[in-house]
Amino acid sequence: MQKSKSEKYHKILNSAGAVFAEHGFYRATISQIAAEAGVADGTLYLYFKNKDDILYQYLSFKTDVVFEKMNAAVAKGTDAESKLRNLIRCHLDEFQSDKNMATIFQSEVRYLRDIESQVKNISKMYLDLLSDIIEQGQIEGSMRQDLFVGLVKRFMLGAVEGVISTWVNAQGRYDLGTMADPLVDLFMTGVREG
Amino acid sequence: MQKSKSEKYHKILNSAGAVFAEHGFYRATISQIAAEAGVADGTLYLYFKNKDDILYQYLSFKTDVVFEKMNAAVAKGTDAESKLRNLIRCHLDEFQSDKNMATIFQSEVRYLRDIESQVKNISKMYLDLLSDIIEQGQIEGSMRQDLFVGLVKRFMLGAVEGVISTWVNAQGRYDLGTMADPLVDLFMTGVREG
DNA sequence: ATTTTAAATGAATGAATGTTCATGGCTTTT
DNA sequence: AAAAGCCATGAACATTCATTCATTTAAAAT
Repeated sequence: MQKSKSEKYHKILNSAGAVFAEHGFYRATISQIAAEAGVADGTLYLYFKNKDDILYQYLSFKTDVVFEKMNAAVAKGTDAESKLRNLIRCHLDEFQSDKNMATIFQSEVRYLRDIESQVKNISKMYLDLLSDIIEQGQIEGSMRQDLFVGLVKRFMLGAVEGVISTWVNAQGRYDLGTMADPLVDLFMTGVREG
Repeated sequence: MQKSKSEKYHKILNSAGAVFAEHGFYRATISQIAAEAGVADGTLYLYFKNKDDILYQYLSFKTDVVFEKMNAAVAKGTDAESKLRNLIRCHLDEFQSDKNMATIFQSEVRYLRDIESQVKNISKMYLDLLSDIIEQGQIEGSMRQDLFVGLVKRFMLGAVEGVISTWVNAQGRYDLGTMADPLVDLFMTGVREG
């Protein structure tokens, strides 16, 4: 198993993403991934320890990339509401632009749980971003003081994930990005009239 | 495979629920389920067609029970807000009282998708309940007219699932039911001050 | 008591597939 | 051009498990 992140390493990772997204981790076979990448079965073991390790590396890589972008998006905002808006737009855009990743994050919940202690957990980081934003909003006075932050942040992440999940199930046929503003609007104002 | 829903049939179903929840569908073995139920491996095949069928029947059964209760809960409400409150309280209470079910519904997303065309889909039914409630709210004038119902219902289900998911991950150590009112409050009023 | 029927068993089977490794080719070095 | 080093190959191996079925046990019918 070599260390350098060669072109073939990334080719295999992407192929694995495609196969995992289509069949799910357990149904996906090494042979399918190898075929998709255009290499022999044994070649995978030059780059990865085993099948688990392929998923693990895939998630690590994607998590790093996405989380860096989310941080940057939040940093671009000033007040809490604009930060929230940037974060959610980034989230939706990133998942829209990588449907395999979106599918895997959504579908392999069970497996993600099993390895979340090893992998930097994207949910955890995301929830922390939300905590900061909500607390800032409370300090600014733009958000209510009586919010239970632990519930609000979970509620927001769940809502966004639910919207993404529907989009994945609909084969990604409509535009996710346009949901960002209506979503933030719901978070801020709720559904009540007046 | 016999048809009548004998006591042993339900014993096996419950055991399967426990094993699936603990290990996930793919890692769970027939032998584990059989041992948990106190029968021989072969006995499972007198009651179920195969391993897939066990999960399928488990979900069918649970879905029927839960959905009936949710319908009843909604029917007890009068205005849209009280219906919403009853639905979400019922949802949280039911999942809290059956943690295996909650875990399976949450963890086996991938598999559920594969069989959702066969099984009455609980998400679909739930979303329809929400649609009705939101539309009633708009007619009553208690909810805004400019809501995109397709988004709002998805947003609400996602938020509730997110809260349940956190609870499952926390090994069910706190009380889920108390989250119902704060959640509905967030849906109705949002986080904005004033 | 004997036969018939049904239910349950669990060891044996076979298919699926993750992983290994002896072999072969290609490139670089001497 | 011979040798050495590196990658890649894919058939063979080993393991895991869902599923089967010949046999046993228990119950019911005669």
